[in-house]
Amino acid sequence: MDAADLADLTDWFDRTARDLAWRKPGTTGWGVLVSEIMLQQTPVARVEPIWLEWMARWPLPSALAAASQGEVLRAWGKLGYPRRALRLHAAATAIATDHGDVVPADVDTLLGLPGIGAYTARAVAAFAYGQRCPVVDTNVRRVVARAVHGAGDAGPPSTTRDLADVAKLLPQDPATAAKVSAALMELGAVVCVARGPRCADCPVFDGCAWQHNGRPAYDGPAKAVQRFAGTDRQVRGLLLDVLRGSAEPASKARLDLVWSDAGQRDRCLDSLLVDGLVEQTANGEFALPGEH
DNA sequence: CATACGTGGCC
DNA sequence: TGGCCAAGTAT
Repeated sequence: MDAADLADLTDWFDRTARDLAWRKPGTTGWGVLVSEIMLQQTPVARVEPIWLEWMARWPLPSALAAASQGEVLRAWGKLGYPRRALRLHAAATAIATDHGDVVPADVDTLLGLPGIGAYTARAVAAFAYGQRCPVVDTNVRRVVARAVHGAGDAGPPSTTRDLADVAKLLPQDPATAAKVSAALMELGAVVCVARGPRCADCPVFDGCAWQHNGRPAYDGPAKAVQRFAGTDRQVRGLLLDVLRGSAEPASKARLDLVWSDAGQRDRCLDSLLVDGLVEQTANGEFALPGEH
């Protein structure tokens, strides 16, 4: 991939980029941050309606900060990984209190906020503030593995190495670099996908090292597959779903209905309490936090 | 560095 | 059906 390939890539992005809600002109840093947190491990189609609700309801960090944790968890709905919602609420509180209600533009400052890691900090810096910084998510890692390294897929992640790989690709001009970052992600999301890549539609087909190598299969270590059925994650999800769906606190007996294994059930309820996703009321019932 | 952490769609 | 995958982070 050379400079000409990247020019083809950004031309393609200008022509075909999906019309996602958070890409509309005028989206604030707050809007970008909320979208990035919601998109962590979560498909675009599920995020878009929730993001629109949140922007209408909480257009500023201070507005979200003023809501209770329970309200926020209810509005998060079934996006998954609800600790993200709690961390976003905490981040909003810090932004409102310490940063004048404006999402910081500095990567290191962003990294200090809860729920914001190596990917999200740079995504906000690039997409909200037009900075030149490498944005590395699973899509970009796959695109680089193929187009640059000629492999079938990315190996195990290494933040340092992955950031350096992408930094080498970015042009000097910040606005152009930010567009390249967005285009690399878009390419991985819609063309250079994990299964069944649509190489015939690829704007960097000619410069792709994977093509030049004869499209070898991925030969790295097997990726760890996250099991779900029967895990604590499933049980925690079932418990939380009861509380999200109830305006009133739920009794222990009510929660006991969601899972037959009492040991696992109690362990999960306890872990939810520890995580601050559930609170116990004065009379021993259970509820979302901050509502009773 | 490996693992826990939700949820749902697709083949 | 069940594995695989989806804009990761914290520990």
